[in-house]
Amino acid sequence: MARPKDETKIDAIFEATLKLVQKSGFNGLKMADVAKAAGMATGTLYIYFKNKDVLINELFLSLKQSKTSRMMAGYDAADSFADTFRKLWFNYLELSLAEPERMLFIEQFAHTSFLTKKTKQQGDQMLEPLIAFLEQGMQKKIIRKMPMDLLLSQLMGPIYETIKAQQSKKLVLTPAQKQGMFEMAWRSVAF
Amino acid sequence: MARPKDETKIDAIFEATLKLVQKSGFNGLKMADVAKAAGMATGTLYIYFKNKDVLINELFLSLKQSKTSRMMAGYDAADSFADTFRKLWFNYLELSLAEPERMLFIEQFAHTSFLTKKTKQQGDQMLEPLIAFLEQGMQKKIIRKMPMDLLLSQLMGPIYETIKAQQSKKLVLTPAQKQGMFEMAWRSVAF
Amino acid sequence: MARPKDETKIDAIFEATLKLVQKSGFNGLKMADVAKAAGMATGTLYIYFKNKDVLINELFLSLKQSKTSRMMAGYDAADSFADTFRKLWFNYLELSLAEPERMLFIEQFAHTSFLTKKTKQQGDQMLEPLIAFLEQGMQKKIIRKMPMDLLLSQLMGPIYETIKAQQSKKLVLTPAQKQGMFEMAWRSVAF
Amino acid sequence: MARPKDETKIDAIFEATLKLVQKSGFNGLKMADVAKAAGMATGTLYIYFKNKDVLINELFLSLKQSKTSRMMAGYDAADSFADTFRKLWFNYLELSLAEPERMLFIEQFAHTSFLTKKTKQQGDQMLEPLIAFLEQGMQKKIIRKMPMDLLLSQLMGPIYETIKAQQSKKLVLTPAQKQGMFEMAWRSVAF
DNA sequence: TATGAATGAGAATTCATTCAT
DNA sequence: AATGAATGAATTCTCATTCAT
Repeated sequence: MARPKDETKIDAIFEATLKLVQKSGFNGLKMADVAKAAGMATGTLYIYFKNKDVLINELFLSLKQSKTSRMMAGYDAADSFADTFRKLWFNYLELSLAEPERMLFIEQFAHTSFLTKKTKQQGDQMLEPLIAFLEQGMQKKIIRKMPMDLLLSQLMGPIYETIKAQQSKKLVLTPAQKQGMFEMAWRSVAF
Repeated sequence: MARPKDETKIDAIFEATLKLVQKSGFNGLKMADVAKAAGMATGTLYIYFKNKDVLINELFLSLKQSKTSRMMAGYDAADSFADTFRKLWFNYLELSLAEPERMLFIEQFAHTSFLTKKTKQQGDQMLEPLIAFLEQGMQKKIIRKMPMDLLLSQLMGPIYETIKAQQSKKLVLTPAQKQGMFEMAWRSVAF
Repeated sequence: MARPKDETKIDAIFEATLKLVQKSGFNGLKMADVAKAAGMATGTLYIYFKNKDVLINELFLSLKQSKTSRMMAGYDAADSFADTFRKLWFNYLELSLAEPERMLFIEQFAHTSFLTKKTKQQGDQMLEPLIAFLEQGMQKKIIRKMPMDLLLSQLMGPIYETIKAQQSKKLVLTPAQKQGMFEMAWRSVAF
Repeated sequence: MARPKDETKIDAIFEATLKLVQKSGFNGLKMADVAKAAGMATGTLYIYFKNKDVLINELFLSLKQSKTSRMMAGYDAADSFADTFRKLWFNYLELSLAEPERMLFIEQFAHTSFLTKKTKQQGDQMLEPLIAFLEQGMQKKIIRKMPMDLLLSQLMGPIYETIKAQQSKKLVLTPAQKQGMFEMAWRSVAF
């Protein structure tokens, strides 16, 4: 009978948090600012998130979830490994370029003490489909055998670094450059 | 007031800062804790560093300086490009593995609003010898032509990601794995 | 707006308040908790009580009323002073032992700034029959002459202290001990 | 070499706290007000007391300590039981009348959830000399045998109630009334 | 220089009360 | 009447920085 709990508020809070973290870094993130940017009273934040840490952790998870599922979008087990690899890699790149703040938020916090162990764990779990796919590639001798962590680092590291550089230097990648990046990624890991 | 001479204290402060940032993230870095860990009074910190931001900026530059010069150690213009590339790459990897906290401090802050523009600029300048070297490789058609930012991202990204993973998961790289990483790096950028 | 009729709800609120005050002290008394413990929404509280202070004041008066009238129960002007004194004193003791939370609530708030002057006054008025009775005893030279405040303090003080001790130490009084307490009370004030 | 920690600040804080609790009850006690009343910055409070609860607990203990030792002042094992009893009782009464805020602070908090178990325990310990004395009186058959809690309640209850009444009604006790109170106390417990 | 007590602006969080449903 | 989400003023506590010694 009362005002129903407004679920769009969560999105507004996430959006505001992201925007503010991007603008002034995590350190400068003030709950009061988040509330204002999200168009609500401070206290309202605390209806949806128990405290600042929880907000950060849930935002992280939400972003990681969305990012991961969008990367896996269009995954078709019937396609060849190489085709799928290319598709996933480009998904990830375009996602990163289109929403660098989201990507960098994840990157920035992934190894930080803000995140609880549980959050890190849950975040890792989301990568399982990707890991399974890559594992398969190694078994089929399409890509080289190596510990999964190294493989992921090899593939994601350059993308992260690129969007960081792009962020601070306002560069724009041409299609040819993207293609070049992909080829580097592929050459580095393929037999 | 000129910078006091006591380099011992400065080192102690840097060391303490690094240790604390590693332990509880930058967010939890308190000047009082730095002072205690460095074995001095809070006030003393402010004799050596005007404020917290200056401390962070100077530590960043000091680390970047040291890291860069150690990476370039043994650089000999007479060596072949490939040999030098291998030497520099391994220098960088070993450096990163030996002192991950230092490396991650740099990485973590490099794109952060804690750093002033000037600091970022000075940090970039230190990379010039490396950049000149890589430029040369591109001109000699030994490595592929691409914007320098992409090249650096391609080479450094995987190393950063690897040490992050190594930090949180306590992995140790075998010599064969290191060699594998190098080969991926080389294959990705060489003609 | 006249007081709504639903006495059930008022009782539930009183009961919940009492329970919570006992558990975590007045300081920790939150309206939201009262509402939950009373099985209703926060807003509903405010239909029955204008605000927290009013709730406290009305609860106080209600308790004092009930306590006083139950103490006076069975008062019969035809009985001897001594018999009546004994009856009233035991009524009060048994009441206090049976419902210490209620008694302590009154005690605890009686001299507190939560209560308005009006409430205190109304509370005092309820004691008038008792005061008249004691006054009579002094006039008849059955009990010693002294200011009424001193007399009341002498009679009630030990009972309050006893139930406080009993509360925190979980003691149980034997009939002999109760009798002993009565004798002390009587000896202290009787000629 | 720095400003030495100023121990008189603790007294200033205690004094300010007491004054404010008396004025507006514990509920209205704001740390900012305490600081202002004590003539220092808010932060300074937290140098001397970790938080509000600790402040309350330590003040309680300090008051109980001082009150108890002053009550026992002049205790001489060579004196007769009755003389000592009278001396202690009057010490307690005069103390209570002279510093009712201090006494009521103790009374008010003694059974409250603000106090930790440890504090309550420590507070109880301070009464041991008094308890030993009274025990002795019971053994010598000078005062009646009963559980110590009842005896203490009987003796202290009337005093507490009296100062509460005195506080709110601004009464002043005459010497004859004090003597009357003592006699009631004595008659109630003596054989 | 060195110290560490003192400062006080600022941040997170709470909670009595309101109000849209 | 009843609900409970929303509000935002108020409060506790923190911590970078200053300054008396």
